[in-house]
Amino acid sequence: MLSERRLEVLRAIVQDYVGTEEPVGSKALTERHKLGVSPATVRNDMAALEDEGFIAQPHTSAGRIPTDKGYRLFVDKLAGVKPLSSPERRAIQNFMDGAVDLDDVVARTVRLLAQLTRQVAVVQYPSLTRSTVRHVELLSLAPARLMLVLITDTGRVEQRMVDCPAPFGETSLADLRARLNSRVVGRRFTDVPQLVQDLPESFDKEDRGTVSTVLSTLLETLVEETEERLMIGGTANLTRFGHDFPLTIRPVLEALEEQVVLLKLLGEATDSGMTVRIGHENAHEGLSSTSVVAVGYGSGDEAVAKLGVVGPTRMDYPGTMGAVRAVARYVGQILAES
Amino acid sequence: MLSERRLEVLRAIVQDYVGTEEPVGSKALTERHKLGVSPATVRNDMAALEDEGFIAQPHTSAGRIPTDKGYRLFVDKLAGVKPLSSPERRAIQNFMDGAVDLDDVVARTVRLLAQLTRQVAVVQYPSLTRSTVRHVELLSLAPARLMLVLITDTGRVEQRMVDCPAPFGETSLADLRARLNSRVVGRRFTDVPQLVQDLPESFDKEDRGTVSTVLSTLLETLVEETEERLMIGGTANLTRFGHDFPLTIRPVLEALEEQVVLLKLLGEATDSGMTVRIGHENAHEGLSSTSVVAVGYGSGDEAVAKLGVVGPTRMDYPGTMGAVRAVARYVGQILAES
DNA sequence: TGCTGGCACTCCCCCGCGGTGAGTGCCAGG
DNA sequence: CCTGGCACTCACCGCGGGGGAGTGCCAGCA
Repeated sequence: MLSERRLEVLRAIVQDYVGTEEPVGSKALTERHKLGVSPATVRNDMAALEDEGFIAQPHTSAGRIPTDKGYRLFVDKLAGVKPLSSPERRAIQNFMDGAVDLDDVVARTVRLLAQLTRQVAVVQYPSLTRSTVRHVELLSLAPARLMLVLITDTGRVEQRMVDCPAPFGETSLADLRARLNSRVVGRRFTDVPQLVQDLPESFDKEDRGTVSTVLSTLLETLVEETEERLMIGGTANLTRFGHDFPLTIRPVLEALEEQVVLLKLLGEATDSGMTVRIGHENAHEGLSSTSVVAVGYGSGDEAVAKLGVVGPTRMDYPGTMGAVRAVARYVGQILAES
Repeated sequence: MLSERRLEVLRAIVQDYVGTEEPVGSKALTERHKLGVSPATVRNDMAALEDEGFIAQPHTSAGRIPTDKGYRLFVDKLAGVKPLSSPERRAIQNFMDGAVDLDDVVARTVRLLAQLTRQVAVVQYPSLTRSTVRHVELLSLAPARLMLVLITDTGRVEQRMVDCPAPFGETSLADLRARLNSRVVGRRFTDVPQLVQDLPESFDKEDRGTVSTVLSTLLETLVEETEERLMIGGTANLTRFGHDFPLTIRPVLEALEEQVVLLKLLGEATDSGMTVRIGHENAHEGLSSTSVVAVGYGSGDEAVAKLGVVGPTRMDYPGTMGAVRAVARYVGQILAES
């Protein structure tokens, strides 16, 4: 068990190291923080903390730096979430107002997050899985070619081409459009399959093939697009990483280009609370010296997607968490309005 | 005027430097290339080339490296466009086939280009300005709220919310939809404004306000979206830049996040031929040590958008140009098919 | 006139050197 | 259990000397 003071020492080490980016020694600690004890005492505490694996020294007879485990303890027990200053809050509001498009909202969110945290920002587009259908549109492009357009309540639009097995008349098209919409508008995506299951039966024989094709395309769209799109930004902030550049930055850039990896990263935050993954806690190898702070956001009480930032394990956790949380709230608000 | 052999020397210098990334000296040159003259002669030639500003030495008594002007001459006069090997061609085909979506096509193109050139790839979405309207759809979301969906012949979809000044009935809506489409489908965006100019007049008084609002939203969409979207990839390749990292890579990453900058970069290639901007020829300061190879692509004979790569001035120009050109052709082909 | 070999010179790069200082572990005393 | 003192470790820095690649120039030769 760690005494109160030792936790205090750990907190001081984390704070100093995050600020200076240099291993912190016992003497410097007692000077910068009022711990009320001598360097020698701090040294003993440090030895204990090192035994427990919370801190480490890069080289013998150098200062200490926090380990992943140390950061974890810091985040869990020692650090709060630092609320944003009111100028910052105002900046968010100014920046997000004036967004028109869904694309625009996401783009602005990314820029904002990157700017506030000075790290790499990742924003997932509002999910289709949990959203509902606002409208399904069918357009005839050629006698046997349709376009299917799906509009979600989050403002997202997906389109697909449909090649019909047989020509499909305008009246049949209007019919299908109407029946389809009356069944699925306002419903959740997950409910759609059973809602349209019996639809082909109510059509003329020659049209059934086309109706089935359209439906299966629709269902495909729902499933496929569960692989969400996302947007990233602020990669230039990676240059603040450390001095041993190429080795650190390369795998991170690579990971950032793998949508799958990023989605997994955000996805691990299953609950609606904030998730912090530190260093090796990230499954992906290239991100073993980075931390991910993610949180869900949504238009209602329910999260429809995630957003977060990726930065060095040595980051200002309270500040970052505050910014991430604040931005998520604002985006949710904006989505609810539209 | 430069003699034939001096040009040959320049070519050799460029090729060696691109390969080794190290200043190249007279002796090494004569060993690696069969110039048929002695190092001393090459030295004289080098001195001449340096006087003319084609090459420079980083430090006194070091080898020479090409200047921007040297690369320019190399690209203009000395280098051809290296065609891809047939395995590479096959790889392109394999990679691009199976793209369904327009998004998918663009995404695959980016990955492909980045992989082939081992540089940063930039692909602009097919332009709206030169495309034609495939369909305009109007959906009623609420009594006084519409959604406008614009579908282009390149498969792009844009949607906008429209708040109506007055409720708008379903019959009026169908009417407007029909008339709008009969006028604009198949027409170029630039022609749309005059084609719909007199449309409000033919509607009942109470509907005119709404019709006007819808039309102005449509026109806005056409104009606004002339600011094209684009996609980038392969940023991890930036790590191969040089050893003096942070200074070089940071401004590049920053520039890459500025859509405006990138669009300008690609946009400078006004003609349909390939454009190569070398080093300081790029207006943007942060890109003064990078070169941009860009080319237009399109579904028909006309270019509808641009794509290209951004890499160090020290790049394999013939190979890069070959890859860029080949990819552009394939993408054009694929767009034409859909 | 233009090419060549030779020669002296210039610097960058690498490596090994010792001094400095921050930091540590340990110990004895309060 | 905390503290001051002490010896030790080791990364960092600046210095200096070889080694080597490359250059410029010059005199000789076709």
